[in-house]
Amino acid sequence: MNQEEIKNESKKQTNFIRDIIDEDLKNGKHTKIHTRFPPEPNGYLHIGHAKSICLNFGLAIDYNGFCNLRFDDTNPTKEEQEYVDSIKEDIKWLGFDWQDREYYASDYFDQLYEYAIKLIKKGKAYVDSLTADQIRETRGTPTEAGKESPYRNRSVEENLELFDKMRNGEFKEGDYVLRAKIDMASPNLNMRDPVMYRILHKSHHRTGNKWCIYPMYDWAHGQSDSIERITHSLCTLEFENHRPLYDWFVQELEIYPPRQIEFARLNLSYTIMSKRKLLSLVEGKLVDGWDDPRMPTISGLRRRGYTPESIRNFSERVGMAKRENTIDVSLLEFSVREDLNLKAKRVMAVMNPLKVVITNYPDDQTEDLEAVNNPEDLSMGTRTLPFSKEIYIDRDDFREVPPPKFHRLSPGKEVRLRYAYIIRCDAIIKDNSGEVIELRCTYFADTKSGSGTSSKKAKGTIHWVSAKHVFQAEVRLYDRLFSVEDPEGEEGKDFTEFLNPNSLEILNNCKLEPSLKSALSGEKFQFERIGYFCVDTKYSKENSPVFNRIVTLRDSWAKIEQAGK
RNA sequence: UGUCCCGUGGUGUAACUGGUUAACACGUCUGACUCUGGAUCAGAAGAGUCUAGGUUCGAGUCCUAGCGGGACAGCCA
Repeated sequence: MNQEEIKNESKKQTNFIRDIIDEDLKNGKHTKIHTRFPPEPNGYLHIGHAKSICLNFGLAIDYNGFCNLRFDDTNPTKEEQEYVDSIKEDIKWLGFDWQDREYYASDYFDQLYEYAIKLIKKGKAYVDSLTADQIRETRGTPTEAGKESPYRNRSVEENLELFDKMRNGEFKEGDYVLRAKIDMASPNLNMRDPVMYRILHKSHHRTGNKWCIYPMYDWAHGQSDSIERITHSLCTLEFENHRPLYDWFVQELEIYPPRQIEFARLNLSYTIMSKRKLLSLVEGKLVDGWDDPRMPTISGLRRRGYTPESIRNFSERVGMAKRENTIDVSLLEFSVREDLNLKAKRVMAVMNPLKVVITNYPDDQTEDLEAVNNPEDLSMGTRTLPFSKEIYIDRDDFREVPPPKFHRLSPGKEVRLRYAYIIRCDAIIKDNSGEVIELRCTYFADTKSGSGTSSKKAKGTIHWVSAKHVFQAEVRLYDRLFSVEDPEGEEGKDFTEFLNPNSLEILNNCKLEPSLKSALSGEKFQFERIGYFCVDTKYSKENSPVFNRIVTLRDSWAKIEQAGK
């Protein structure tokens, strides 16, 4: 997928950010736009980041501008190379290309240091000797002004000297910080002399031991955007209150002013989006790593079987605005189904097998039946399906006592076997405990699919697999990770209390059609009448694929049955 | 009782920038079709735009006040 294809793929919906860009282009403020995606490499990207990635890269593509990838790596205590690698992989997989514009906030540490000196010389920054606790205590509260630090009015010379010593490693962590000198009485807490640099005797994943003072995000971010000549700095709502600070820095430094525009982050029902909480699921082994197919991470969705196209379409559909929102997961699910419906090869697979013996079918006969690979796209061709006297059907497709409107198999009733014949259930065989273990049926030879030799109709069609040609495999049925819509919403309760105990069901006795033997890692299928599945990239072995359920098919019978209860 | 932001069907986003009976998508519900109870097609229900005033010939769009929700008191980002 190249960037041009992405540009053409969807009817981009208008939104307030596009309105601003259109205006800036129209009135000549800019002739080209430049955005950036600025992740912190302290965790894996999730679907919420996907929204931001699609926004920033999508805008650049649409307006023939540029989008940088910039890692905000200002805190060496949390950041790791593993995360930068995963982030790059995920963005690429989503279909976006930052070309040679891979930047790091740490690339600007020298420049930032010079900027800091400039502010000190202007009397707009000072070295403070207060402890972290003292700084907190003197910051004030939202309703009362803070107090000025007793060290606030050190001379420029003294500040320069102390700052130099900070940089040279002459002090312990916490002894000194560099603060902007703004206004301790500002109604905006961010303007109450924010910390610009702190001492951290930590090695950085890129700069090694070169620095022992590290810039705070608020001090680094705006200037990084400025250095990169970002025209539109798009970020989430929580940075709205920080904008006056970023503008202040840029103005005092007299450097290029990017325009920051805030938008509402994505929230998804039945999902958590907090990186910290996702990390705790991983570290607590509550899930199978960052790429567990139930995780809302991009790597999890990828392993689950989601396609980049479906995620891009989803990101477009959720819209862009400033109000808080919670998108229904069903929209995400709709997006994959929509994509896979057109692309996924249909196959037959039995999840919970029930043996059926067709009593009037010749013992040793095997027929090769032709099956369409995708009725939505005939160019995907056909394949051969072996049929014989003994087959498996899904237990769900048989009821000894059929409820009303049940169109499947039950004693004395008939159903069509997909691509094969209509059969009638004559007898049931049970084991000692009374469980049905086998069905005896007769088939109607003149009802073969496509033959047109019979006018016999069956109300339902079910899938099946020939017993002696079966290919046995493990199938993992994934469901939503949480059983409540808003796992973080409940006051005083930990989100892990709402983990869905049935979010993973492993089926070891699934009977699949033989063509699946050659399924490739990551390949996606529609198991007819059941759902979309993909070959797990982690647990599959040569000739022994493990299938993940991506999403079920829409199931109107389930609704009827549900309504009847 | 500070500053900033937000308030349109169940959910999300629109509304030519002040101009018909507020549109689209998901979801829901009908019906048609069907060898996937899938897909598809046709249709329906569901908001009078948080409230109250005001400006205007005309307000979801502008103004004022109120109400409701959110963000901010890390040497995190």
